[in-house]
Amino acid sequence: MTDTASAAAATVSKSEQAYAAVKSRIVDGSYSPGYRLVLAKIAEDLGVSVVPVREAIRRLEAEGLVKFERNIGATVSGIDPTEYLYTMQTLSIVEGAATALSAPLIGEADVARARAVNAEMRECLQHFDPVRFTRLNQDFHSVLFEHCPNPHILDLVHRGWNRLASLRSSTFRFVPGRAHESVDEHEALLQLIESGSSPDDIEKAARRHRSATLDAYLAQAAANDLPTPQTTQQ
Amino acid sequence: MTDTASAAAATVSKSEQAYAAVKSRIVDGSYSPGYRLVLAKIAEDLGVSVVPVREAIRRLEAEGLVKFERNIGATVSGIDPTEYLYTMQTLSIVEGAATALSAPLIGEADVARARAVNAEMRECLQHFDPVRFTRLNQDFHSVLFEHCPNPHILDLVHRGWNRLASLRSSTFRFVPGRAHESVDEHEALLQLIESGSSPDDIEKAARRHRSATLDAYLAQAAANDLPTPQTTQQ
DNA sequence: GAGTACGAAATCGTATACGAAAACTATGGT
DNA sequence: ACCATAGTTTTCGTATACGATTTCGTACTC
Repeated sequence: MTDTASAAAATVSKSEQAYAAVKSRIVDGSYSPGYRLVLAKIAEDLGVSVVPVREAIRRLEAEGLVKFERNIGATVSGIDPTEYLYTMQTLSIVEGAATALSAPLIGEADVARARAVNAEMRECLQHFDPVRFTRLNQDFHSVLFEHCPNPHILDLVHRGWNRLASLRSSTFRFVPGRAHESVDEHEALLQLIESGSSPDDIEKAARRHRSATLDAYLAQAAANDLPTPQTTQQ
Repeated sequence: MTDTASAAAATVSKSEQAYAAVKSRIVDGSYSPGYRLVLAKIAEDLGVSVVPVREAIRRLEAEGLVKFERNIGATVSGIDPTEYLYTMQTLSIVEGAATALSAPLIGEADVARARAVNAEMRECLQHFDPVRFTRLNQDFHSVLFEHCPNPHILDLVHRGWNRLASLRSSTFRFVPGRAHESVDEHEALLQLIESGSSPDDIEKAARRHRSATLDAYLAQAAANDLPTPQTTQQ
């Protein structure tokens, strides 16, 4: 997120470097779910000792990106259907709130930018480009919640997105129809914001936008006989 | 939270012990906001080395209980008005959601227990016992959200409460009228749950319950000329 | 007398080292 | 051929050690 990479490395602790390095590898998919994170190995790769690496990994654990078991080690955490449900449900709530809180601060330029992004997303649907679609999707939503005045909520939203990042484009692949609906809902959201709708309505719409993705996934999972967790009403 | 103290200490890592020890001291007030957490000193007190202590402190930092500055050290984080707003707003959202998700799972016994607690809270108002009042308040709300089927949301709620724990009973003291309103709202919440109201209504009520506390505090703060952060609509 | 510069003490950040636990492998028995 | 067991290897958990950075106190200068 905030990473000026090599520059100003002197003022950045090694623990911080390790954190950024491992995190980006997880989020960008270089380390995929289940990948075994061996402290000594990572330490050597990064040219630091194990202590800062360990610290970095524990931080990532706190964010849910890594699973750390005592005396066993760390692995990049995958998302099983239950976890997916928990994460999406939580994200639906905090993202809805973040969007509602942001709405009054979203200007015309922001809306225009979001529209442009959404138009590109439509193109991706034609050319079937899931990777790009997913990145644009994140861009779109960033516009919606980046002005959120409450940093705690914003942080929770970012964590949720990071958590989902390892599933990159899977929704698009698993639930083809959903992507089309999604861009339509984006447009509807923008209109709600433009028209100065109540925060409450915006929150509901933003929530439903995500819940719908979850529901589509669950339906698909049920059809494919994947284990679905106990249903919880939203 | 889950701490069987001395028993089974062998299976618990020192880092874990340190985490639990420092956390409880912060939450119970032994270490008050601003207290300087010197790694070496804590390590000696606990009879471990600095490495696990450092790890514990960083975990607490991730939860917002501790502020850690590079090359300077760790202090128990206080809550200034802005932070208080952020925390309460976030809590209002996640707690509202947690309560709504729990509601269908709350049984008669739970409601009865909550009523008993609330009755005790009324007594505390008469005898002016803020400490006890605050503890009972937590008990009351625990009944409401402890059945939340989404552990991620539940965890966020717990973090919020911990974060507020250092302000123990301050609301009661600062905004006297609020405590009376609070117990009334508790009763109203229970009735909503008993009557099987929609999750949406329960969520709204739970949210407003907390927002009202925040608003009361902000009004008080404004009257006393405390610095109030930019107002954000909820 | 106040402000600045220098030095000592305290504290942090990280490397290294070693004991402990788990995972793996090979060997022997049924 | 398969399972159990003992030994080996890997990897973690934590103690200790030391260089780096900050803070505090003191002395010196204007």
